[in-house]
Amino acid sequence: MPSSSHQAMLNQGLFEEKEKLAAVTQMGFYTFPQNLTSSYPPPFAPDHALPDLSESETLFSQRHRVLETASDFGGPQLPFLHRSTANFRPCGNECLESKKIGVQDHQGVCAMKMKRIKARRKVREPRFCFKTMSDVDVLDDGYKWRKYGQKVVKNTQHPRSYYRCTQDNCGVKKRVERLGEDPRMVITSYEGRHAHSPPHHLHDSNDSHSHLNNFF
DNA sequence: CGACTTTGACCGGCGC
DNA sequence: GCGCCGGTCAAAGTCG
Repeated sequence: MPSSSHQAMLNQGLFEEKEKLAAVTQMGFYTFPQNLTSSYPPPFAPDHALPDLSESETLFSQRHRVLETASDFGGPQLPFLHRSTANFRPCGNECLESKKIGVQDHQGVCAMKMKRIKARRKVREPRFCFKTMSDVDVLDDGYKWRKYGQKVVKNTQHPRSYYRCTQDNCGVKKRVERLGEDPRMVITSYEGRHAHSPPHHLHDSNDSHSHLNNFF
């Protein structure tokens, strides 16, 4: 949990984010790579144009300046990501010393751990990535998230954070990480589809939405 | 005291 | 088969 000073910083970041968004919408400035626009609907397109998008992604794109998008179900991908069979993986040039995990003593834990294996084995949900410019890591998309992990992945300078929707029976996850080449850029990846409505909305979200609707 | 974050440990998948 | 790596778990810590 952030301290009061940290919270103030976060609030400041949110404020700046809103300011940026306002500037973006008022100026009509928006960047979207041609290689993506040519083959994929813009991020503010109607929901039906994005067949597997959850509502959070739509809300997210309504509220934040989405610079690039990528999907894991046939759409284009971010230039700095390539697809493996299960996951997006970063492929930057930087080398980051990865933590070496020593040989662990598995005696006495195997039986217990085996129970987890089945639960962990799962079918991959469709994914969708947003690239935004923001001072804050976790951008408000209308849903409430609980952090369940953080990892420094290889070839990245910033840790990747893992979040899960706090709603019961909602298995939607998202990953947040900053771009090594440009720390101002935040990569947010959603996995799955919400089985519920957003618990809350920002009071100014309608304003932002209307701005964007006017723009598009 | 409940909700949430942090962080080390552990696992499966993949490449070699 | 082995080692690396990303993803997840869960205990401990923190906060309101």
